[in-house]
Amino acid sequence: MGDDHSAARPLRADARRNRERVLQIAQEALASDGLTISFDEIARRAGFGVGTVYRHFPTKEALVEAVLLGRIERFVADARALATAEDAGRAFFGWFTRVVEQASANQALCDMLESGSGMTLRPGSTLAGDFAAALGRLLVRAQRAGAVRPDLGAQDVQDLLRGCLAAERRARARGSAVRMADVVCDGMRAAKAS
Amino acid sequence: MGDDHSAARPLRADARRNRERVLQIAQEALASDGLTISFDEIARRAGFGVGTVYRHFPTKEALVEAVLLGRIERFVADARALATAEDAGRAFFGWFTRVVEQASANQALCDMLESGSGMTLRPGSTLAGDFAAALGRLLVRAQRAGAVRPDLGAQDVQDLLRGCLAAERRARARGSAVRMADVVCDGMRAAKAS
DNA sequence: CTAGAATCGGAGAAGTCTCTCCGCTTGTTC
DNA sequence: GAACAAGCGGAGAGACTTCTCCGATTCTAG
Repeated sequence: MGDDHSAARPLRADARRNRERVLQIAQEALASDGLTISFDEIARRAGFGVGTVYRHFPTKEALVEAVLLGRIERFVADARALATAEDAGRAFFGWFTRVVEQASANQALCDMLESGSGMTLRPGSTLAGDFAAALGRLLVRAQRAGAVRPDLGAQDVQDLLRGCLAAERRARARGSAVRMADVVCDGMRAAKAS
Repeated sequence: MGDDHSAARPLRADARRNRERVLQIAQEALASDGLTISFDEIARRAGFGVGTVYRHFPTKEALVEAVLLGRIERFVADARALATAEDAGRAFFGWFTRVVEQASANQALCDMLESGSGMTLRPGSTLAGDFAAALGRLLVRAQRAGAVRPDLGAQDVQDLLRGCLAAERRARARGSAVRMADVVCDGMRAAKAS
């Protein structure tokens, strides 16, 4: 997807090494500084000229995608694995909490899931859809099991997720996202007089 | 505060009119487009040159402050009025919901309370502190009354508030902030096995 | 009606940012 | 180890920002 070199022309050895290094540094830079970090700054930290980095990743978006796609894929896989768990409520809440927990350690991931910084997964990407679908399945099962308020939609849950992550972006106290997830999970539980 | 013309030199009539108009247009522009709208764009919409707008408001921040301060003040006043309400829980949840409701109609207010766009109330401003203090008082009373989980701090509640507003920024479905507030309030309520 | 001061307008300075271009360097191949 | 394609570097183009400057305009006082 982000890779436009077919198997035909294998990268030159040094180029391959450099690409790896850029990816590595970009991952660290994005995790700590979020999506607003500039392309030039990433190149500088990696010790390359901007031109070099652009050679490997045609746009900033492509670089970000290369770095973050894997992480999001893992969330989707996690959700799929839980799709047949016995305790649907436990599966749903556990997944939700885990996503918040892991995403909150990565600024750029927060930014992207939270979508506040103007940069998003390309709508064309199936991944955004996969994520929503996986979440939806988990949610519906949990609702059928009576563990989650029935008036919540998948979109609502995504918004709630975003909300938890938004707290972390402010970077105030590390871990505030996780505490928020606890409150939010409680709120999503079924029953209790309003 | 944002007003540097003392009573000594009253504004010329046309200037006063223009200032009013800028404020009016800026209010509309900020409400619909959020904090990221450019200063030039606001001037353009108001039908003035940028220089003119800068004459009235020395920085973009000053303009934003002039527009939004009043709104936030109202929240603080609302909270103060509720400080002695009989039902502390009802007061707290009502206030929380009302803030989300009203703020969610104004993009710039969401941005500012949510603090995601890099622009904040100047730390020097007493208003940020007033807001936090008023919220804190409401919270503590509600907790004493046993209506709110005791493990929540004022900062947590602010984060939760921010989270609700963050959903609205995405502008997906109008009103998602309010629905989130409902879930979140439920989560903040005391008791219920975890 | 006519100074004279207050106000206006908008080009442009200075700072971001993303991304392009092309001469120079380096790896690979025979 | 020479030839040549592949890769590198970074100046700078172009598109934004926020904010400044000062000549042209408009209001108001006498």
